[in-house]
Amino acid sequence: MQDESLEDWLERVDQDYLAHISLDCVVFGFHAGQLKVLLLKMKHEDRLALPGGFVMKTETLEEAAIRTLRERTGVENVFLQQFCVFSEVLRSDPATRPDDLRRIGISPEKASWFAQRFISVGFYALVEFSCVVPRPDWLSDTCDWYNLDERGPLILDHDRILETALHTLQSQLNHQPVGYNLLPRKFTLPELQKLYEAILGKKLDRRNFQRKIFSFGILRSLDEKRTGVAHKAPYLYSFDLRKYQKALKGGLQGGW
Amino acid sequence: MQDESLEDWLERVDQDYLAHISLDCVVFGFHAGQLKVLLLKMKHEDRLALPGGFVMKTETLEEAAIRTLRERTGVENVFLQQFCVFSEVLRSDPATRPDDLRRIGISPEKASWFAQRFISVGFYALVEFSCVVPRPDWLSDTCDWYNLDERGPLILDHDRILETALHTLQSQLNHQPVGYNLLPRKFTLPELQKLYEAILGKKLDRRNFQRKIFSFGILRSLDEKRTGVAHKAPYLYSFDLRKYQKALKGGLQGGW
DNA sequence: CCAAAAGTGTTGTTTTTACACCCATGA
DNA sequence: TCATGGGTGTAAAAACAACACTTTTGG
Repeated sequence: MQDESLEDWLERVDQDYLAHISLDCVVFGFHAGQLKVLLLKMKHEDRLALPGGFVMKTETLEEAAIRTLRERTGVENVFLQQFCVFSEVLRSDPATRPDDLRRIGISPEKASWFAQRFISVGFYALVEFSCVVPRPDWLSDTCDWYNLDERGPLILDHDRILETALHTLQSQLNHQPVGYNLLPRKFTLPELQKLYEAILGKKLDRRNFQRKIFSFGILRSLDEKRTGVAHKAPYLYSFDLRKYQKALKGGLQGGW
Repeated sequence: MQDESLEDWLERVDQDYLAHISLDCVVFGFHAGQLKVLLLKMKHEDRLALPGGFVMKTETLEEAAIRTLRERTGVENVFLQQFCVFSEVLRSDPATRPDDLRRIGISPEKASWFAQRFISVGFYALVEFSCVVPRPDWLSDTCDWYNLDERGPLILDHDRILETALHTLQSQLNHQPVGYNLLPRKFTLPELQKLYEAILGKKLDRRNFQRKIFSFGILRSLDEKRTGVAHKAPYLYSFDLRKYQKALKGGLQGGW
């Protein structure tokens, strides 16, 4: 570029520089003490995939990610955060994808569109498990929740994207409204603690956890107990969203 | 997309979905107690710009960013970190850019290439100030260091990109080898402290700072003093890179 | 009645903060 | 010699880590 004129450079820019953009979403949920992730199984493909899509000219990446999740998984109203761009030159799997598409009746030249180079922006999404009715789109066989540690292998570099999302989630636990978005409106402290333990991958001391959470002043105590469960009935809480967001501005203090 | 066949979708994907990728680099340096940023002044444009470029088909974004910095600013061997993707639909300034290009002799149709929609990946770079000999490329008039708080207005959304980079740098101070990449090999503790203060935008207590930095065990004491300065000669240190990197894995502990 | 989970406080240890004096150097 | 910045320690306060018994409930 140094010794070349701008005109010359513009001649070849479209051919040398073009890359397409895609996005992939790691949708986290929490149920029964387990951190879950929403994965698609594509027709004629054994491995699972993250829900992903493309950006239209008229929308931002964030808007595209929201639209993608609505269209491909039936999920609405998600908390979304971009976390990394994946731009390895050989991300795609030209050996498999066009074949699969041809099998479901796409012409070879159309199928080859998918084998182009895509640079993908990774998003993680936090959704309340019980609000989701997974609904696969026409490209996918199934759309289901998987335990993080019981998923099968994923296509392309989706394993890496998922791992990166999890690390990001761990590191942002004190800076994003993680509890608010993953738990139902009313929840118990042991549930909140199990969520933290699931994300961090380690056990926490019950009393220290409660003291610390209370010290943030982000919980509203509800004078209700969870009924119908075995053993002693735990109290219910909900987040005080105003205070939660104010507390997050400076980051919740201290380590886990 | 829900009610459309894959074939139909592929028909219109290139026209509705295409977006180009660019990248912009916020190059930080540190000199005379000030955090600096490297900015370009373009021909026929009063405002300043971040050095930016495009990705070739054969390289990752990180490789493209390294190449861009070498070509446009003469900077080699930088520490780079992607931090955010900027995908506002109206990032570009179609009113100004094509005009400017026409003024420097580019034909209108070529000039319009720059007015397309670009989604830009932001990188921040950390370089040792004294290693940089800014060298503007053929698109730029000047390439110089500016104090963070004394820069003029920037083109496009580059002000926002710069702000975001600074916030990211602040939040990653305990997780990236910031001191190692911004300071010369040998440095004094007061210099390191001024770097932290410049990044965080606040004063730190001298004794507490030293105790904490020492507690990380990442410094190697050099049995040398800085000579030729007024006042008492401070000791020189350098980073023990092995220990620094090991300490960064878990994040340096504690707040500033 | 018993097994299993939930509620609750205290203590010792570590970390953080705040703060003041002497020393070396170049001007 | 003096003005300026660099080196150094201590004490009080806050945060953290470790730990055990009692209560409630469904089975």
